[in-house]
Amino acid sequence: MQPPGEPLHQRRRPPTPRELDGIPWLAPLSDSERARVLPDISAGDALPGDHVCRVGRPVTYWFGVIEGLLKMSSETAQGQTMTFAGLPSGGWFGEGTVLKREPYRYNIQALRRSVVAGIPVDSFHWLLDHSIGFNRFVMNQLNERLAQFIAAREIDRLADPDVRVARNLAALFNPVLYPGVGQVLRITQQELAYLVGLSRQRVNEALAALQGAGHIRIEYGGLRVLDLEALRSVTPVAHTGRR
DNA sequence: TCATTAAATTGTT
DNA sequence: AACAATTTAATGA
Repeated sequence: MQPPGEPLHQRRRPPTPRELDGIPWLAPLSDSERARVLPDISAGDALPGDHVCRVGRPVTYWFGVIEGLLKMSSETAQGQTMTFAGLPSGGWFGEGTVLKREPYRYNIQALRRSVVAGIPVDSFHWLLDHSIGFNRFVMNQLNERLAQFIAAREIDRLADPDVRVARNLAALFNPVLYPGVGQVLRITQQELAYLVGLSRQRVNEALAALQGAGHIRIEYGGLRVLDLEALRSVTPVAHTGRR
């Protein structure tokens, strides 16, 4: 359950230069294109539990994470929340909905205090119409996300918790979708547990196993990836001490 | 800058 | 779910 009735932090402000550096699609733009959209970019703070988008709301912005961690989720008819993906620093999302100018199809809410940036739908479309670099970025993004969601289907069918944690982590460290993450991901074991859909205890066990295998290093309040490729290819092991 | 205290996070049962 | 141990952040001399 989320803390109820959190007011939406809709107060938006111009982004700081430091925050602009964290926006990956500004680099491939030409100088004139960048100058055109720069004034349209806004930023805002989201507190834990705050909604960045809600299902059914009209599309206003194309959003991205500057700093922090968001989760993408949806609710079943029975009111059960199911989480699809975590969105760490550098992640931009909702292209599909913005492209079609449809209402949001997912809820996006902050797992912890985060800085969220956005550009208005019209600016997004202007970039699509005028910038080849931007089109490349979006196409690349869509392609990576498709791969990610197909991989997510596999993950959900894997029962083994260690494997699920490993694959989910690998997805969060995706350098194409989340260039802001780098080698160290700031995420608590509790947050990861929400994301993967396991208890914190089980996630703690799984992380210990992954660290033992030399794939990650557990740090206070975060994780360091030592071998991303190995994380992706972790396979179920019967850790019942049988051989 | 250091010492103290509170808060957050982790490790274990 | 509860608890102890550890790490970080905040505070004030």
